[in-house]
Amino acid sequence: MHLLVVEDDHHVAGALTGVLQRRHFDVTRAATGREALDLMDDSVGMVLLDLGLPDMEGFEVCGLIRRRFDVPIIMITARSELTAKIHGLGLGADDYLVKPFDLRELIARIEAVGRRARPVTATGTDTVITVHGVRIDLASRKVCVEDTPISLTRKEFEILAALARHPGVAVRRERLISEVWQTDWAGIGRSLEVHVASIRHKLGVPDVIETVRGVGYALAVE
Amino acid sequence: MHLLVVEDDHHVAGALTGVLQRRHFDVTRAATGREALDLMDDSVGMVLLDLGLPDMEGFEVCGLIRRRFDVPIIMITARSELTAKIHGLGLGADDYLVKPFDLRELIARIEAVGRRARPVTATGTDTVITVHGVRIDLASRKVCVEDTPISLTRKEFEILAALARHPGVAVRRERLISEVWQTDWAGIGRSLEVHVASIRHKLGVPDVIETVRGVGYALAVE
DNA sequence: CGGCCACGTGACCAATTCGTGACCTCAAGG
DNA sequence: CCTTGAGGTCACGAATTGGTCACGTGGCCG
Repeated sequence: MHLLVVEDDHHVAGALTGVLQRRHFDVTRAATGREALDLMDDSVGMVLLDLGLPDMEGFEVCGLIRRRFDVPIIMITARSELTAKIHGLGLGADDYLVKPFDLRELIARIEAVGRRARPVTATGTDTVITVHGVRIDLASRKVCVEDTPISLTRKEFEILAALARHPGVAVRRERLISEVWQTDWAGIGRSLEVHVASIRHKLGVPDVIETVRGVGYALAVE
Repeated sequence: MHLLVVEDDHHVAGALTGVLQRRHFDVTRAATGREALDLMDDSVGMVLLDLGLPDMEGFEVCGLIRRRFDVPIIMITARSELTAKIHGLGLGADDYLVKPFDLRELIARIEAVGRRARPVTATGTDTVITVHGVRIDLASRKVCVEDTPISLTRKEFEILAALARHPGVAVRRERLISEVWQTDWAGIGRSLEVHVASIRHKLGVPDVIETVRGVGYALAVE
């Protein structure tokens, strides 16, 4: 499991990193919200997010990460303000801790959150997804069908990648739109369908992307 | 909002009652698990449950209440054992507090739980429920009967999912309607029954959805 | 400049999916 | 038994929703 620890206090960050590494977690540290966003990628399996960040409001970071990645987030805060906590949960944090906290509790929560998150841990560290003879490499942005490379446009790849991050899971329209177009405005005409059609056509293999009526699309699993 | 406070310590119970009543909550007190179950009825909108009860184990009470009523439960415990907390959430508690707690925090959580009562998995962390050979995957929105996939429409799936989140619990009509149709307007003609009929027919297996006369529907448990 | 490519848009179509109201069934209570 | 009301069933028209097409725009490059 790859953890991203976002914490500006070096002492705290160091302590956390130590404890977590001893627990065999793979830890990456970020000191600012900006840095956190830069370091985020599909390999990160969970985020520990300190709300007291210097450059960006913690909630903002949470929102930005959530908008782009489907990753569990545990908020850590020195503030005991209740409104903050609630806001946190409302924004999509999966759990939160108030400093000072018991490290054992942290571990327990990480494991609890991890357990109740998607069982896609198999693909959590893996950036290559293969389905129905279609190989999707999220890192190098390459797609192959039966070892013959397929060239996809940017939007096409983004859509496919968004689906590939959760194989078999129906990704709702709005979510796809927000991930690919970086906007919450859903009024994107028939653009999504057109691109999906294009992907299907290029891949040749039908049913790799299956449409879930009334919801969105899903990457087929065998 | 009608609250049921289950707490054996009279001092604590008194304090809670006072604070909550000042907040315009309607409060009923119960000192034992037995009493709590006797006092439960449909008017209760939320339960505050102390785990350190004299006659019954708190978790047991939680389970019994959950089996019969679809109501949010906030657990209160003097034990700081983490396993207990996790167990609590897994059992269907919507939140929990550790004594001693800040009363303002209690209020905040009550309001938070009430507000979010609808959307997500209240029954725990599993996204796959299996009953009578019917497998319901909430994440991928797939339903199978004996491993043969069944295609449900959106409304059908939403209804089944709403039931599946509380297996064995009778979910009342209004609640189903509010969850599936996102409205509190109950005047939905015979639409609900029609969809339920459709689900039953598609699943083939009878009695997976059992109707609870005068209340609503429930997912059968074996 | 002119062609190519990626993308957005809106019209149009076919297929589902929903909602509705009439009518039927059945269990509980008098 | 009979009444009653909640729940079940059915069929059909209306509303959604996704797929496809054709076209327009703007960037990029020879």
